[in-house]
Amino acid sequence: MNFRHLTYRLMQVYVAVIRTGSVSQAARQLHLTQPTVSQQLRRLQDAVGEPLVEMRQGGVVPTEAGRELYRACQDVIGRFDDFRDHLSALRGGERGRFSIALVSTAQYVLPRLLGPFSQAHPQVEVDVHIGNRQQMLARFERQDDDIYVFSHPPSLEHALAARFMRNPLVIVGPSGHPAAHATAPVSIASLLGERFLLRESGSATRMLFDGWLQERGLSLGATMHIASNEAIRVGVASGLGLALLSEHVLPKGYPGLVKLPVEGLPIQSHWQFIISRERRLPHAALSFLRFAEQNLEDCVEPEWLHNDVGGLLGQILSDEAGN
Amino acid sequence: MNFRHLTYRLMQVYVAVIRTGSVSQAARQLHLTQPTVSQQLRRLQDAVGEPLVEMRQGGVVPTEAGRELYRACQDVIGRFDDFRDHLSALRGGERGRFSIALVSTAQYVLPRLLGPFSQAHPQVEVDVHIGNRQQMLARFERQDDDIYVFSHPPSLEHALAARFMRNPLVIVGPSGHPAAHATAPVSIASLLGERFLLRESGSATRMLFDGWLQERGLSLGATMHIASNEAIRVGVASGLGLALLSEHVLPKGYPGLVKLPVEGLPIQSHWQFIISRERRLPHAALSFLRFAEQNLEDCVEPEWLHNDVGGLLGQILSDEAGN
DNA sequence: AGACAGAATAGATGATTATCTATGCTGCGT
DNA sequence: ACGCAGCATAGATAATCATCTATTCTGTCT
Repeated sequence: MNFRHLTYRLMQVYVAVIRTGSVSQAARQLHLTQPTVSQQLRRLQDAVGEPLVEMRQGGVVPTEAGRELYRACQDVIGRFDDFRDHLSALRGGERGRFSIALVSTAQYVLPRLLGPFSQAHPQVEVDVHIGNRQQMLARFERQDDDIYVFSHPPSLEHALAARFMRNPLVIVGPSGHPAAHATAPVSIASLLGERFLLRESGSATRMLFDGWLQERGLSLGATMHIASNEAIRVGVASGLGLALLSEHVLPKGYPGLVKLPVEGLPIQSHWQFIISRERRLPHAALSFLRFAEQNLEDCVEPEWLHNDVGGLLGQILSDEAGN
Repeated sequence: MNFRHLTYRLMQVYVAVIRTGSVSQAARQLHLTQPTVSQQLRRLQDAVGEPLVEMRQGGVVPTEAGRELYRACQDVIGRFDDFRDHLSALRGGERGRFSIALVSTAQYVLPRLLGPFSQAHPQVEVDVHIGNRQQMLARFERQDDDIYVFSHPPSLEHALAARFMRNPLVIVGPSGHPAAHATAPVSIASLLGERFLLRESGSATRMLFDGWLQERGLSLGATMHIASNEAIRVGVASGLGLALLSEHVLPKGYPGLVKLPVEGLPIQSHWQFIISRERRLPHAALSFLRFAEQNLEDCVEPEWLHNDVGGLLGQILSDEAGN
């Protein structure tokens, strides 16, 4: 009773034989010759160690064991058909799972895409990982996730990127701040005397700000490090100092906070999807990117719209083709 | 997505890989080398047309498609295990089906064995075919059934036989018949003046009777052919004539019928099981024969007991061994 | 008895599988 | 930087499989 070499094919053949009740007919049906089928049947019989059919009335009828095997084969073939279905669903990106990792600032913007996507693809499970830039970089190194969202991406050596949304950085102050009501934009230099509340030095916002100031030959004066955007907002509102923040993180009309009109601002950065070239994207992840490309217009305000995802998809597909 | 060559073995290997989460460990578990398993895995991957695993943290973790395949493999392997179980039940003769054909006279005696057997093996289906000798011979020629019960067997050229019960043939007459109360057995010659009611000329009883008379240089006088034993009983009771009948078909105390004490009677014939040498017996049929051998004592009255079934079983087994 | 259809057997062959050994590559821990 | 554990690749080989064609056997129909 050695099933080792029992193949799907063999089962197909056997099922055909029992169905048609004839070796020759099965052969015709399967576009094989009669001896071929005879031999397969015999091989199966040997494997099972039991006669499966008897010749009767111009054909072949199963023994009890044969009937039992027939049932088993049907079940197994059915199971594989199921699997095939699942597989094609997976391939189509309708089912399955993928993971996406966000640097924490992005958690305010990504749900706009993920929400509708989940709605449209209820069978896809998404694992979202949120953390600070450090943590995300570590995950990226290890390639723990399928898609990463950064605004200031790490090396793109082995990765592809696509901007999908503008992320303007502005300086905010308490609502009573004098510059808030200036008739013309004020210069940044005029603000550097004040204290700035900043995220930790690894953060992208911080790096961009430093770079931007350096370009102008300036640097920060008094600073204060605060670990979360939330805390910074509160701090600014209560007069602790100024801060450079993504416009997204200050919903319009946030009480006690105001955007200061500063020359040269906003700094234009972008949210982008980053994916590894090495890693083969799950179909579900691809499906998400396709969805993003198509539906971005409906999910974000027009002033923040910036859709490069199409290019990314093109690159992925050509990568796949020539792998 | 070509599953043709997907074997049971391949699934076993795959399952081991996913279970252990490691190619090498799976290899050890299966007593294979690591490259072997690697290659099988790759083959499977090619067949499915989709990556199934990714390397991670010193091992291998399934992709979504891999997980799906894993489930499928488990189900399939489980289904085969079931089949194996069924098969061994079949082999043990606990389950399954066989058919047995009786010449109609035997229908009075066989239930004594079949009843208890079915009791003991409720999972075995038995098809019982009953008919006259002609019909049974035709079935025997075509080998329609697994076991035949004859009292006067046809050629044993390609068959094996075992007596399992005595079948004494006696002459019966109406209860008022003079010979019934004779002090000593009467001679058959003295009865031949009377009319005899007989079964059709092909019947075994008839053949035996003719032979028996011939041995003694005698032959029948007036006869009357009647198609059923039942009708013969009625006829004899109502004084139409005498008859040679199996003792079994006249239950003790059958009203109006009496066994006549005749010299040289009863003719000793036997019920026997006949099976073909060509045909492989279903396990269930074997199981029935074994049952018969063991339980005959409990199923028939001691005076009719005659158990040669053991010898038959021996022959079958040695036939099987050297086929 | 002969024709015919269906099944088995035999023999051939190219493809594929199932294994191995030896070797190369890679990431992780010290 | 080294070594180890784990995976992949390459090359070899015997077994097996999947097919075919040609032929034989067997039972059924005419």
